[in-house]
Amino acid sequence: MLNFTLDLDLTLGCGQVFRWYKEEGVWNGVVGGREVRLRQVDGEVEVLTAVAGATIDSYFRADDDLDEIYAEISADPFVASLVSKYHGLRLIRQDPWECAASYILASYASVRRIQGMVESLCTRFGRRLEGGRHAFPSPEAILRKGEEVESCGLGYRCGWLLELATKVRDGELDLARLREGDYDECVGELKRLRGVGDKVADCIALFSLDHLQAFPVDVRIGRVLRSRYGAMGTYAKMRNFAAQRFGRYAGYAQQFLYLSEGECVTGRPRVPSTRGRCTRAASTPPGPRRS
DNA sequence: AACCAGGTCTCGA
DNA sequence: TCGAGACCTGGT
Repeated sequence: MLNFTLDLDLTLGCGQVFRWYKEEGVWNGVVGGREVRLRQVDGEVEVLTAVAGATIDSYFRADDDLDEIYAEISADPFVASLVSKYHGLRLIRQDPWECAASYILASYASVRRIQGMVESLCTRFGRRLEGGRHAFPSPEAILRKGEEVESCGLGYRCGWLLELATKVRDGELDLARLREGDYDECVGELKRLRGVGDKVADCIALFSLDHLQAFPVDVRIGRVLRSRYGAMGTYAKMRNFAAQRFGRYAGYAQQFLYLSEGECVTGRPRVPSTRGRCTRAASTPPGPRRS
């Protein structure tokens, strides 16, 4: 049983993580290279698999002072209403490499499709765990059979993922180091990667590198900002609006706003069948078609 | 059968 | 600096 406030459905089903699914009331995921099963009964979360408490605590950011954070973002009336409606929603601290790789695949794809792409990579390149699931593959594991990545249905994101994996493997990019510096430096560094723009950089910063002020603006968030606050324009404008409005924990506010605009996804990821696809995409980045 | 998806890229004003 | 358009592909 956990000794901190946590609502599993809200936290695991709100689109910040892609490998969790709920089956017969039990959430199943992979954390720290182990399959983990969790169940919530009468508000209490039970850990059904053997896993170090410290691992769970770190993953669910047990060290976050939820009362303080909720109080601070509740300075905004609308967010305050969401905080009382979605009590127990937490940000998750993901592994930086897994987070970066997952979100580089997330551009212009639905949550279900992202789940499929990620699960596809895991079953092909990830170490098989006891229990049947697979670990998220290391950069080395992916690059070892780099050509096979092209048949994972990633489309034009394929080349982006391989470039990221190469830089991480070669030590050219040290993701964990970006925890130490400030938010602007972190985002600036991430955006040098192909396939990582404003939004994906903010996701990586928020979901894996402890920059709680990061405020990813996707289409859903863009909708709320416009309809509720009349904020619109460029990405920078909306991000600055959020920073001023929601403060240093803007990232938490973002998660509540995201939830308010859509439903949770709890279904099991469906791995696309292994048809070979993605032929020229790896070498042809998106852009205007030259005829 | 279209249409859209937790965006990014490149180009032109 | 900003707005357009194009874009792999699988869900719905």
